[in-house]
Amino acid sequence: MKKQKVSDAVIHRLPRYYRYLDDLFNKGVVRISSHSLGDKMDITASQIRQDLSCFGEFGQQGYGYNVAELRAEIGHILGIDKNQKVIIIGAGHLGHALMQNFDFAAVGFHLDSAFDLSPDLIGTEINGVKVRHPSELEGYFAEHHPTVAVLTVPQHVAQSIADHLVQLGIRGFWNFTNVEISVPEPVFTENVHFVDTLLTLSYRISHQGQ
Amino acid sequence: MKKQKVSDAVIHRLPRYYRYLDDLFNKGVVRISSHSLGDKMDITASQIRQDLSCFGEFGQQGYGYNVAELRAEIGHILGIDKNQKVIIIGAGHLGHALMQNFDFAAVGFHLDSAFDLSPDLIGTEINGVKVRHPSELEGYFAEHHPTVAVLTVPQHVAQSIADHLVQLGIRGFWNFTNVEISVPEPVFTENVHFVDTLLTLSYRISHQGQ
DNA sequence: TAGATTGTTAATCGATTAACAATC
DNA sequence: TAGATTGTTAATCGATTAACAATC
Repeated sequence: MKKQKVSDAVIHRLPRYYRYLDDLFNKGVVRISSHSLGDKMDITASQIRQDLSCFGEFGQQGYGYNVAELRAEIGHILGIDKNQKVIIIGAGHLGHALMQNFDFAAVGFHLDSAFDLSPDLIGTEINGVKVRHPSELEGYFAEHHPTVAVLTVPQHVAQSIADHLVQLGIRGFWNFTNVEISVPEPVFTENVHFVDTLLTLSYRISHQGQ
Repeated sequence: MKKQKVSDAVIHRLPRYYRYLDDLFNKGVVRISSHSLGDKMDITASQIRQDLSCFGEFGQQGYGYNVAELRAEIGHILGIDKNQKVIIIGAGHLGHALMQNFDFAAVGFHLDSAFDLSPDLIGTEINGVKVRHPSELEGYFAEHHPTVAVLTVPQHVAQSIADHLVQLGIRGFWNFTNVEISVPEPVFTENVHFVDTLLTLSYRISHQGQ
């Protein structure tokens, strides 16, 4: 096992490995070689072995990888078994949709509270998740210590809310607003920029065959 | 202007350039140099100039770039002025949220119809967008020729619906399901894999300081 | 004119792929 | 045992950065 900084390229491939291994696992597949996994994922076997070697030795010569084992290992690397606590900031349409559809538990996150200013929502439960007024944030942090905040607020308030959450001790933002928020050093941000992906698609369609 | 294949890395940066230039434009900034734009975006001036050189010469020595002009050029490269037609397949929570919140017009897309199986939704309008039964798809394509389909359906039906839309002549998928759909050659897919970004965040938090 | 900044070529750096000895 | 497949080292390829002549 090589011990050096894991590149962003590798990190961004990990969830995809997990997704494919989880699928194989659910289908009851027991073992897989780097070549056949590569064929499925449309990447080289070399890349898979090189990527995995950043984290350890999970295979066996002449056999390949045990699907259940490798799935668990990558899940562990991704922190799926850490049972992090997550809160949703902004229970509008998008926040609402995530509460209704997104399976936080499947990726090891526990969601039990959302925060919103709307009097109509405060005190209600959406799919088992209680909606609270932001003034309760401080008390909530003191008691539950959430590590990740889902930012589904209007973009003009994104930065100031982020600042507040950083102060309360949040460690990561899952940012759905269309602006990039700036956070101090030990805090991470992962952006879901809808516009960017749609524009990439627009580019590809517009330049078809070029 | 170099004439060669534009790399994926460059393509994926274009929407971000557009976002920053649009912001500067709205703030009334008239000109910007590659260095100051690079400072804002946290990338090198070299990279900006190298990236832009794939598409033409948009700057002026000693001056920099005219913000309005460069914004328009990149918008054009991205196909923002093509006024593509988009349809939403699946008007559940997420499809609903997109109809209510997402400004398709701002990126040059025209949305006027969604398709869903639910009898409660068919015939209604959501934020000015009419919901139709999938049986109307064929007629709708014949009349309007939409180029992009937003896939916000349950994942187990994603592939079969995609196949159907490909057959009708769709050219791109904005895929929000958690599965990768396979499409024939001239059709493009851009995935918004929520799970992947959340897992990346989970990884970073779990490996903090390593 | 002098200073600033471009577009492009060359140098560097990093990521992907190929090759292969080790071994199940 | 023979065949298969790993983990890792070396080779290649591509992307980023640096440098600089051209010129506004």
